[in-house]
Amino acid sequence: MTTPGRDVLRDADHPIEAARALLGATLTVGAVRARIVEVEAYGGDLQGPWPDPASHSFRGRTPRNAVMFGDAGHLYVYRSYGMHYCANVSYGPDGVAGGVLLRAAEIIDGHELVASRRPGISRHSDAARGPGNLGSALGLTLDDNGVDLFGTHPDTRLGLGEPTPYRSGPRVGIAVAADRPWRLWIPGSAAVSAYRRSPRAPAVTERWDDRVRD
DNA sequence: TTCATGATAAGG
DNA sequence: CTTATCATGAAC
Repeated sequence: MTTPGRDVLRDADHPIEAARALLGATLTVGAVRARIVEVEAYGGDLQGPWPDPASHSFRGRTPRNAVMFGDAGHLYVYRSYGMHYCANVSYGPDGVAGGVLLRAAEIIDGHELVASRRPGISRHSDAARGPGNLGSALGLTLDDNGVDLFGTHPDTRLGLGEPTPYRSGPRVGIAVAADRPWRLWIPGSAAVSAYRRSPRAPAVTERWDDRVRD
């Protein structure tokens, strides 16, 4: 099936383009709706157009990463460090691996439910700040892996909006390809997580330009 | 800086 | 089967 929103992700010429489309988009999961304010683009394997050693799909298709190889606009949910659920949106055509990690969001609707899932949060902006927290706030589990965000699923949907100005910088927590500035965020949002370089990553080798873009 | 905690994938 | 490796978060 082809929907306007899905086409933007499917036809992306570069991971950054897919990431841009997701920035500022709204993700609805059940009673909770959130505005995505921070994402990270991940590429695919050596066969594809965007080889990315930091991507789960870099070593080829496996049961876990299969959704990344599928059509655009599907949720790829994985368990991180045995205790968090992190969510990606697949991009690129069917057969080509690509995914954008959703790193942070502002809660728009469903504050009460989010509060029950994230006890002890004092600031609203902390509820979905960081990819593990985002998964927790939205109540994501492995059951959500593969869900079509533009399909008939009544509860889990993605709403793409107009492109917003953004800033970019290196990705968080990865040991390889650590300096690709494929992390994008909306400047000024309190929900954007802090940058933390992996201790396993080599010393900085590149300089990136972090001016605001549009 | 440390560790909690378990799925995953690669290797024997 | 065994084991190294995490796209993390929170506490210390």
